[in-house]
Amino acid sequence: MTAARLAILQTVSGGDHLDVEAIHRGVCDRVGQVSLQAVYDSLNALHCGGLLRRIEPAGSPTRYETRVGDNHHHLVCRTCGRITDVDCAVGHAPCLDPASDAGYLVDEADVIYWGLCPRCRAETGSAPPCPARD
Amino acid sequence: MTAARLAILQTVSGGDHLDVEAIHRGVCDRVGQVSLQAVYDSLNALHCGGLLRRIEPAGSPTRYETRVGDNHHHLVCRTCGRITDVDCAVGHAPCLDPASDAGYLVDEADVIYWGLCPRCRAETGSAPPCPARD
DNA sequence: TCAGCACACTTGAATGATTCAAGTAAAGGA
DNA sequence: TCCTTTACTTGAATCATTCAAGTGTGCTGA
Repeated sequence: MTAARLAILQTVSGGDHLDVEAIHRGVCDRVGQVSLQAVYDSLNALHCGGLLRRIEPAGSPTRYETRVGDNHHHLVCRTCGRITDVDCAVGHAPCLDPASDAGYLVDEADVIYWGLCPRCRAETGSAPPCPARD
Repeated sequence: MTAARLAILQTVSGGDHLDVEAIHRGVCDRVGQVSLQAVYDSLNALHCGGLLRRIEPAGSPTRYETRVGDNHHHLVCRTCGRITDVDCAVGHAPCLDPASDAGYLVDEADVIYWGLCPRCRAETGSAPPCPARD
């Protein structure tokens, strides 16, 4: 664990679902110039090591957060991309029980609620860009 | 609705969570040469019109399916990328009720179960590439 | 009949997050 | 001291997707 990686952890835990670019900026602020590739590399290592959780909502760059292991989910705004944590509706981790697992060995459930955040609701009058129905 | 778009619908409904490239091939088989951009364009239109559902698992290209409106979810294999449908664990559509919606206007819930499909389980001995824990 | 227009489609180029490749430097172990 | 591993650097490549600009076709209203 190097200074750069510590700075990544600090930046991520101090931010709110940051993307790689934002993390990179934060790390540079803390410890001086660090290459973007080092950030990618370290984020991967930290993620595989279970220290960071990776969030990849469709159509937007990867984001990271330090809240791991508590099986919470995410609200994503279709308009501004803002991400908000929500606790698991089922109640306890892990909610890894699909109705039928079809023989799969399930190790993670990714739940994303798509919608409009309060701010965008007020601004756009409750009309998401492309009304995806599901 | 043109021949090309009809061919897209037929290809997607006859396939299994196809990606854009596969759909493009299928459409060309049915109605002759069609540009990739036309396929992208039409897929977008069909998706916005509610005729196709879009699935975008992290780290793999967008896929489409014709099963819309029944709020089912997906099992995705970490190793081979195979996608399998699962019915909603909650039971009835829409399972759009996060524990707290934080003021969001939620219109869709995307649930992806990550794991190993039966085939990859047998081959790799139940070891996903990067053991993401959650 | 014809201008105007919307729309599906074409070709070609651009974007942008991410990954790959190859090399350097520092730390740790034998 | 040598060797190996690991973190990091610079630079280039990849690839799905989108943007831009132009072409042809069919419909509508005058």
